[in-house]
Amino acid sequence: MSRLKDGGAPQRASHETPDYADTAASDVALHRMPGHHIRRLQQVAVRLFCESVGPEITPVQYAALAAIAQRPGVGQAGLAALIGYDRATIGGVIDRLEQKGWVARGASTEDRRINVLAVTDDGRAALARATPAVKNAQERLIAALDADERAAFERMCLKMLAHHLG
Amino acid sequence: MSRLKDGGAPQRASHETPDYADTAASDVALHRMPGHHIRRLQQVAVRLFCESVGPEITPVQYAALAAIAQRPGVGQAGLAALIGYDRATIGGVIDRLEQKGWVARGASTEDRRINVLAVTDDGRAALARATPAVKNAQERLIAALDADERAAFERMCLKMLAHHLG
DNA sequence: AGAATATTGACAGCATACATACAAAACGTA
DNA sequence: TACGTTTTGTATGTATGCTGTCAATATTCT
Repeated sequence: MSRLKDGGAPQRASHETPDYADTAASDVALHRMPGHHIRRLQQVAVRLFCESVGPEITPVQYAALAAIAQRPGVGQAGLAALIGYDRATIGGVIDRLEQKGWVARGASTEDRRINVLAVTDDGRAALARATPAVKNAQERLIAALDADERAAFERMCLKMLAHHLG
Repeated sequence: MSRLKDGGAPQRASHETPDYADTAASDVALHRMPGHHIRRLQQVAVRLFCESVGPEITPVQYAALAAIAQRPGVGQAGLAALIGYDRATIGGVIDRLEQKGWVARGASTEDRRINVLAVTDDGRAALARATPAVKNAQERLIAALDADERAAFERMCLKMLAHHLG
Protein backbone atom coordinates (compact mmCIF):
# COMPACT_ATOMS: atom_id res chain seq x y z
CA MET A 1 0.00 0.00 0.00
CA SER A 2 2.89 2.20 0.64
CA ARG A 3 6.06 1.74 2.61
CA LEU A 4 8.05 4.67 1.42
CA LYS A 5 10.61 3.85 -1.12
CA ASP A 6 10.60 6.79 -3.37
CA GLY A 7 11.90 9.57 -1.21
CA GLY A 8 15.59 8.97 -1.59
CA ALA A 9 18.21 11.53 -2.36
CA PRO A 10 18.69 12.83 -5.89
CA GLN A 11 21.97 10.93 -5.81
CA ARG A 12 23.75 13.35 -8.04
CA ALA A 13 25.26 16.76 -7.58
CA SER A 14 28.36 17.02 -9.71
CA HIS A 15 28.20 17.22 -13.49
CA GLU A 16 29.80 20.60 -13.96
CA THR A 17 28.01 21.19 -17.25
CA PRO A 18 24.41 20.54 -16.23
CA ASP A 19 23.03 20.39 -19.77
CA TYR A 20 21.44 23.73 -19.09
CA ALA A 21 23.41 25.03 -22.04
CA ASP A 22 20.98 24.17 -24.80
CA THR A 23 17.77 26.11 -24.63
CA ALA A 24 14.88 24.07 -25.99
CA ALA A 25 14.69 21.37 -23.35
CA SER A 26 16.61 23.15 -20.63
CA ASP A 27 13.98 25.51 -19.36
CA VAL A 28 11.70 22.56 -18.79
CA ALA A 29 12.34 22.79 -15.06
CA LEU A 30 10.00 20.44 -13.29
CA HIS A 31 11.19 21.73 -9.94
CA ARG A 32 9.65 25.10 -10.69
CA MET A 33 6.24 23.82 -11.67
CA PRO A 34 3.53 24.04 -9.04
CA GLY A 35 1.87 21.01 -10.59
CA HIS A 36 5.00 19.01 -9.87
CA HIS A 37 5.08 20.11 -6.24
CA ILE A 38 1.44 19.27 -5.80
CA ARG A 39 1.92 15.83 -7.29
CA ARG A 40 4.79 15.06 -4.93
CA LEU A 41 2.85 16.38 -1.96
CA GLN A 42 0.00 14.10 -2.96
CA GLN A 43 2.42 11.16 -2.99
CA VAL A 44 3.65 12.11 0.46
CA ALA A 45 0.10 12.45 1.74
CA VAL A 46 -0.81 8.98 0.51
CA ARG A 47 2.34 7.52 1.99
CA LEU A 48 1.68 9.11 5.39
CA PHE A 49 -1.93 7.92 5.28
CA CYS A 50 -0.90 4.35 4.60
CA GLU A 51 1.81 4.44 7.25
CA SER A 52 -0.56 5.77 9.90
CA VAL A 53 -3.70 3.88 9.01
CA GLY A 54 -2.33 0.59 7.76
CA PRO A 55 -3.44 -1.65 4.91
CA GLU A 56 -6.98 -2.16 6.15
CA ILE A 57 -8.40 0.81 4.27
CA THR A 58 -7.13 3.03 1.46
CA PRO A 59 -7.41 6.84 1.29
CA VAL A 60 -10.15 6.68 -1.32
CA GLN A 61 -12.09 4.06 0.60
CA TYR A 62 -11.84 6.14 3.76
CA ALA A 63 -13.12 9.24 2.00
CA ALA A 64 -16.01 7.32 0.51
CA LEU A 65 -16.90 5.66 3.78
CA ALA A 66 -16.80 8.95 5.67
CA ALA A 67 -18.93 10.69 3.06
CA ILE A 68 -21.55 7.94 3.03
CA ALA A 69 -21.67 8.01 6.82
CA GLN A 70 -22.44 11.73 6.66
CA ARG A 71 -24.97 11.44 3.84
CA PRO A 72 -26.69 8.07 4.14
CA GLY A 73 -28.87 7.31 1.15
CA VAL A 74 -26.65 9.06 -1.36
CA GLY A 75 -26.18 7.40 -4.76
CA GLN A 76 -22.89 6.64 -6.42
CA ALA A 77 -22.98 9.68 -8.66
CA GLY A 78 -23.85 11.92 -5.73
CA LEU A 79 -21.05 10.42 -3.71
CA ALA A 80 -18.62 10.98 -6.56
CA ALA A 81 -19.60 14.65 -6.77
CA LEU A 82 -19.38 14.97 -3.00
CA ILE A 83 -15.78 13.87 -2.62
CA GLY A 84 -14.54 14.79 -6.07
CA TYR A 85 -14.15 11.42 -7.70
CA ASP A 86 -15.12 10.01 -11.01
CA ARG A 87 -18.38 8.12 -11.32
CA ALA A 88 -16.66 5.21 -13.02
CA THR A 89 -14.03 4.97 -10.30
CA ILE A 90 -16.52 5.02 -7.45
CA GLY A 91 -18.13 1.81 -8.69
CA GLY A 92 -15.00 -0.22 -7.99
CA VAL A 93 -14.41 1.52 -4.67
CA ILE A 94 -17.92 0.65 -3.51
CA ASP A 95 -17.41 -2.91 -4.73
CA ARG A 96 -14.45 -3.30 -2.41
CA LEU A 97 -16.18 -1.59 0.51
CA GLU A 98 -19.14 -3.90 -0.03
CA GLN A 99 -16.88 -6.98 -0.08
CA LYS A 100 -15.48 -5.92 3.28
CA GLY A 101 -19.03 -5.61 4.57
CA TRP A 102 -18.66 -1.93 5.37
CA VAL A 103 -21.14 -0.54 2.87
CA ALA A 104 -24.48 -1.85 1.62
CA ARG A 105 -26.08 -1.10 -1.74
CA GLY A 106 -29.87 -0.80 -1.74
CA ALA A 107 -32.51 0.01 -4.30
CA SER A 108 -34.16 3.41 -4.16
CA THR A 109 -37.93 3.49 -4.06
CA GLU A 110 -37.95 6.90 -5.71
CA ASP A 111 -35.47 6.44 -8.52
CA ARG A 112 -34.83 2.94 -9.71
CA ARG A 113 -31.54 3.93 -11.34
CA ILE A 114 -29.98 4.77 -8.00
CA ASN A 115 -27.99 2.47 -5.75
CA VAL A 116 -28.72 3.83 -2.30
CA LEU A 117 -25.57 3.59 -0.20
CA ALA A 118 -25.37 3.06 3.55
CA VAL A 119 -22.62 2.29 6.05
CA THR A 120 -22.99 -0.92 8.05
CA ASP A 121 -22.17 -1.29 11.74
CA ASP A 122 -18.89 -2.90 10.79
CA GLY A 123 -18.27 0.05 8.49
CA ARG A 124 -18.92 2.51 11.27
CA ALA A 125 -16.52 0.59 13.49
CA ALA A 126 -13.85 0.62 10.81
CA LEU A 127 -14.36 4.35 10.32
CA ALA A 128 -14.02 5.05 14.04
CA ARG A 129 -10.96 2.82 14.19
CA ALA A 130 -9.22 4.57 11.30
CA THR A 131 -10.10 8.19 12.00
CA PRO A 132 -7.49 8.95 14.70
CA ALA A 133 -4.73 7.60 12.46
CA VAL A 134 -6.06 9.64 9.54
CA LYS A 135 -5.95 12.80 11.61
CA ASN A 136 -2.44 11.95 12.69
CA ALA A 137 -1.40 11.59 9.05
CA GLN A 138 -2.92 14.99 8.23
CA GLU A 139 -1.04 16.51 11.14
CA ARG A 140 2.25 15.00 10.04
CA LEU A 141 1.70 16.16 6.47
CA ILE A 142 1.84 19.82 7.48
CA ALA A 143 4.21 19.33 10.41
CA ALA A 144 6.84 21.51 8.79
CA LEU A 145 4.54 24.53 8.75
CA ASP A 146 3.84 26.79 11.70
CA ALA A 147 0.33 27.89 12.62
CA ASP A 148 0.34 30.95 10.37
CA GLU A 149 1.67 29.00 7.44
CA ARG A 150 -0.91 26.25 7.90
CA ALA A 151 -3.70 28.77 7.79
CA ALA A 152 -2.18 30.47 4.76
CA PHE A 153 -1.68 27.16 2.99
CA GLU A 154 -5.27 26.10 3.54
CA ARG A 155 -6.53 29.50 2.44
CA MET A 156 -4.52 29.38 -0.79
CA CYS A 157 -5.61 25.83 -1.53
CA LEU A 158 -9.23 26.79 -1.09
CA LYS A 159 -8.71 29.89 -3.19
CA MET A 160 -7.32 27.89 -6.08
CA LEU A 161 -9.97 25.20 -5.75
CA ALA A 162 -12.76 27.78 -5.68
CA HIS A 163 -11.27 29.39 -8.77
CA HIS A 164 -11.25 26.13 -10.70
CA LEU A 165 -14.22 24.22 -9.28
CA GLY A 166 -16.37 27.16 -8.23
CA MET B 1 -7.36 11.87 -21.19
CA SER B 2 -9.39 14.38 -19.39
CA ARG B 3 -12.17 16.67 -20.43
CA LEU B 4 -13.33 18.01 -17.14
CA LYS B 5 -16.34 16.30 -15.82
CA ASP B 6 -15.79 16.16 -12.13
CA GLY B 7 -15.87 19.71 -11.02
CA GLY B 8 -19.58 20.20 -10.86
CA ALA B 9 -21.57 21.70 -8.05
CA PRO B 10 -22.32 19.71 -4.90
CA GLN B 11 -25.93 19.72 -6.07
CA ARG B 12 -27.43 19.55 -2.61
CA ALA B 13 -27.99 22.08 0.11
CA SER B 14 -31.22 21.24 1.88
CA HIS B 15 -31.49 18.32 4.29
CA GLU B 16 -32.31 20.31 7.43
CA THR B 17 -30.76 17.76 9.78
CA PRO B 18 -27.30 17.43 8.34
CA ASP B 19 -26.41 14.28 10.27
CA TYR B 20 -23.82 16.33 12.10
CA ALA B 21 -25.60 15.40 15.32
CA ASP B 22 -23.83 12.14 16.08
CA THR B 23 -20.21 12.56 16.99
CA ALA B 24 -18.21 9.58 15.78
CA ALA B 25 -18.46 10.13 12.05
CA SER B 26 -19.34 13.78 12.09
CA ASP B 27 -15.94 15.26 12.79
CA VAL B 28 -14.60 13.36 9.83
CA ALA B 29 -14.56 16.58 7.83
CA LEU B 30 -12.77 15.93 4.57
CA HIS B 31 -12.98 19.62 3.70
CA ARG B 32 -10.65 20.42 6.56
CA MET B 33 -7.97 17.90 5.68
CA PRO B 34 -4.92 19.25 3.84
CA GLY B 35 -4.54 15.87 2.17
CA HIS B 36 -7.96 16.28 0.64
CA HIS B 37 -7.15 19.73 -0.70
CA ILE B 38 -3.92 18.51 -2.17
CA ARG B 39 -5.65 15.60 -3.87
CA ARG B 40 -8.22 17.89 -5.46
CA LEU B 41 -5.53 20.33 -6.54
CA GLN B 42 -3.72 17.44 -8.14
CA GLN B 43 -6.88 16.55 -10.04
CA VAL B 44 -7.23 20.13 -11.20
CA ALA B 45 -3.60 20.23 -12.27
CA VAL B 46 -3.98 17.08 -14.35
CA ARG B 47 -7.17 18.39 -15.91
CA LEU B 48 -5.55 21.71 -16.85
CA PHE B 49 -2.55 19.86 -18.25
CA CYS B 50 -4.71 17.67 -20.46
CA GLU B 51 -6.82 20.61 -21.60
CA SER B 52 -3.78 22.67 -22.55
CA VAL B 53 -1.54 19.97 -23.94
CA GLY B 54 -4.02 17.59 -25.54
CA PRO B 55 -4.10 13.81 -25.67
CA GLU B 56 -0.73 13.41 -27.38
CA ILE B 57 1.24 13.15 -24.15
CA THR B 58 0.32 12.57 -20.51
CA PRO B 59 1.71 14.47 -17.51
CA VAL B 60 3.85 11.54 -16.46
CA GLN B 61 5.16 10.99 -19.95
CA TYR B 62 6.01 14.68 -20.23
CA ALA B 63 7.90 14.65 -16.95
CA ALA B 64 9.82 11.55 -17.97
CA LEU B 65 10.63 12.93 -21.42
CA ALA B 66 11.81 16.25 -19.99
CA ALA B 67 13.95 14.53 -17.38
CA ILE B 68 15.59 12.20 -19.91
CA ALA B 69 16.27 15.17 -22.18
CA GLN B 70 18.09 16.88 -19.34
CA ARG B 71 19.99 13.78 -18.22
CA PRO B 72 20.63 11.65 -21.28
CA GLY B 73 22.01 8.25 -20.38
CA VAL B 74 20.11 7.90 -17.15
CA GLY B 75 18.67 4.47 -16.30
CA GLN B 76 15.10 3.73 -15.35
CA ALA B 77 15.79 3.63 -11.64
CA GLY B 78 17.71 6.91 -11.83
CA LEU B 79 14.88 8.48 -13.78
CA ALA B 80 12.35 7.28 -11.22
CA ALA B 81 14.35 8.84 -8.39
CA LEU B 82 14.77 12.02 -10.41
CA ILE B 83 11.10 12.75 -10.92
CA GLY B 84 9.71 10.92 -7.92
CA TYR B 85 8.10 7.90 -9.50
CA ASP B 86 8.10 4.24 -8.74
CA ARG B 87 10.61 2.02 -10.50
CA ALA B 88 7.88 -0.43 -11.49
CA THR B 89 5.68 2.32 -12.93
CA ILE B 90 8.46 3.88 -15.00
CA GLY B 91 8.83 0.67 -17.00
CA GLY B 92 5.37 1.03 -18.50
CA VAL B 93 5.82 4.76 -19.07
CA ILE B 94 9.02 4.15 -21.00
CA ASP B 95 7.30 1.37 -22.93
CA ARG B 96 4.72 3.84 -24.19
CA LEU B 97 7.28 6.56 -24.91
CA GLU B 98 9.29 3.98 -26.85
CA GLN B 99 6.23 2.92 -28.84
CA LYS B 100 5.72 6.52 -29.86
CA GLY B 101 9.32 6.65 -30.96
CA TRP B 102 10.22 9.42 -28.53
CA VAL B 103 12.62 7.51 -26.31
CA ALA B 104 15.18 4.83 -27.11
CA ARG B 105 16.43 2.16 -24.72
CA GLY B 106 20.07 1.22 -25.07
CA ALA B 107 22.48 -1.10 -23.33
CA SER B 108 25.07 0.40 -21.03
CA THR B 109 28.66 -0.59 -21.65
CA GLU B 110 29.50 -0.04 -18.01
CA ASP B 111 26.61 -1.74 -16.24
CA ARG B 112 24.79 -4.42 -18.15
CA ARG B 113 21.76 -4.19 -15.88
CA ILE B 114 20.98 -0.65 -16.99
CA ASN B 115 18.72 0.45 -19.82
CA VAL B 116 20.34 3.65 -20.96
CA LEU B 117 17.60 6.10 -21.93
CA ALA B 118 17.79 8.78 -24.60
CA VAL B 119 15.33 11.11 -26.30
CA THR B 120 14.99 10.76 -30.06
CA ASP B 121 14.65 13.65 -32.50
CA ASP B 122 10.92 13.02 -32.64
CA GLY B 123 10.90 13.05 -28.85
CA ARG B 124 12.67 16.39 -28.76
CA ALA B 125 10.16 17.76 -31.23
CA ALA B 126 7.25 16.50 -29.14
CA LEU B 127 8.79 18.03 -26.05
CA ALA B 128 9.24 21.41 -27.73
CA ARG B 129 5.70 21.20 -29.07
CA ALA B 130 4.19 20.47 -25.66
CA THR B 131 6.23 22.75 -23.42
CA PRO B 132 4.42 26.06 -24.08
CA ALA B 133 1.07 24.41 -23.32
CA VAL B 134 2.50 22.86 -20.16
CA LYS B 135 3.68 26.26 -18.96
CA ASN B 136 0.28 27.68 -19.74
CA ALA B 137 -1.35 24.97 -17.63
CA GLN B 138 0.98 25.75 -14.73
CA GLU B 139 0.15 29.42 -15.02
CA ARG B 140 -3.57 28.73 -15.02
CA LEU B 141 -3.26 26.43 -12.02
CA ILE B 142 -2.10 29.26 -9.78
CA ALA B 143 -4.02 32.00 -11.58
CA ALA B 144 -6.08 32.73 -8.48
CA LEU B 145 -2.97 33.66 -6.47
CA ASP B 146 -1.18 36.99 -6.62
CA ALA B 147 2.59 37.24 -6.88
CA ASP B 148 3.18 37.16 -3.13
CA GLU B 149 0.89 34.21 -2.65
CA ARG B 150 2.53 32.28 -5.46
CA ALA B 151 5.91 32.73 -3.86
CA ALA B 152 4.54 31.76 -0.46
CA PHE B 153 2.80 28.72 -1.88
CA GLU B 154 5.93 27.48 -3.60
CA ARG B 155 7.97 28.09 -0.46
CA MET B 156 5.56 26.13 1.71
CA CYS B 157 5.36 23.27 -0.75
CA LEU B 158 9.14 23.03 -0.83
CA LYS B 159 9.27 23.26 2.95
CA MET B 160 6.91 20.33 3.36
CA LEU B 161 8.62 18.30 0.66
CA ALA B 162 12.02 18.90 2.21
CA HIS B 163 10.65 17.84 5.56
CA HIS B 164 9.32 14.55 4.23
CA LEU B 165 11.74 13.65 1.47
CA GLY B 166 14.81 14.75 3.35
C1' DA C 1 -48.87 11.44 -24.57
C1' DG C 2 -44.61 11.35 -27.29
C1' DA C 3 -40.01 12.67 -28.32
C1' DA C 4 -35.66 14.61 -27.21
C1' DT C 5 -32.57 14.91 -23.46
C1' DA C 6 -30.29 14.00 -19.19
C1' DT C 7 -28.90 11.04 -15.46
C1' DT C 8 -27.42 6.69 -13.25
C1' DG C 9 -24.72 2.76 -12.88
C1' DA C 10 -22.15 -0.89 -15.42
C1' DC C 11 -18.48 -2.03 -18.32
C1' DA C 12 -14.33 -1.85 -21.30
C1' DG C 13 -9.96 0.20 -21.93
C1' DC C 14 -5.86 3.03 -21.00
C1' DA C 15 -2.46 5.06 -17.80
C1' DT C 16 -0.75 5.71 -13.54
C1' DA C 17 1.03 4.16 -8.69
C1' DC C 18 2.77 0.94 -5.49
C1' DA C 19 4.09 -3.63 -2.99
C1' DT C 20 6.23 -7.75 -3.75
C1' DA C 21 9.02 -11.09 -5.80
C1' DC C 22 12.54 -12.52 -9.16
C1' DA C 23 16.75 -13.09 -12.06
C1' DA C 24 20.80 -10.95 -13.68
C1' DA C 25 24.49 -8.27 -12.64
C1' DA C 26 27.45 -5.36 -9.74
C1' DC C 27 29.55 -4.42 -5.38
C1' DG C 28 31.44 -5.04 -0.69
C1' DT C 29 34.02 -7.51 2.34
C1' DA C 30 36.19 -11.31 4.58
C1' DT D 1 38.44 -14.97 -4.86
C1' DA D 2 34.08 -16.61 -2.84
C1' DC D 3 29.96 -14.89 -0.70
C1' DG D 4 26.45 -11.98 1.02
C1' DT D 5 24.21 -7.67 -0.09
C1' DT D 6 22.48 -4.18 -3.32
C1' DT D 7 20.88 -2.53 -7.40
C1' DT D 8 18.43 -2.81 -11.98
C1' DG D 9 14.78 -3.99 -14.80
C1' DT D 10 10.79 -6.98 -15.18
C1' DA D 11 6.48 -9.32 -13.98
C1' DT D 12 2.34 -9.82 -11.19
C1' DG D 13 -1.47 -8.20 -8.62
C1' DT D 14 -4.27 -4.55 -6.49
C1' DA D 15 -6.23 0.06 -6.46
C1' DT D 16 -6.95 4.32 -8.41
C1' DG D 17 -8.52 7.73 -11.98
C1' DC D 18 -10.39 8.95 -16.28
C1' DT D 19 -12.63 8.39 -21.16
C1' DG D 20 -16.14 6.45 -23.73
C1' DT D 21 -20.13 3.61 -24.45
C1' DC D 22 -24.36 1.40 -23.24
C1' DA D 23 -29.03 0.20 -21.30
C1' DA D 24 -32.42 1.52 -18.13
C1' DT D 25 -34.76 5.08 -16.21
C1' DA D 26 -36.13 10.13 -15.31
C1' DT D 27 -37.08 14.53 -16.75
C1' DT D 28 -38.29 18.08 -19.87
C1' DC D 29 -40.11 19.96 -23.84
C1' DT D 30 -43.44 19.95 -27.50
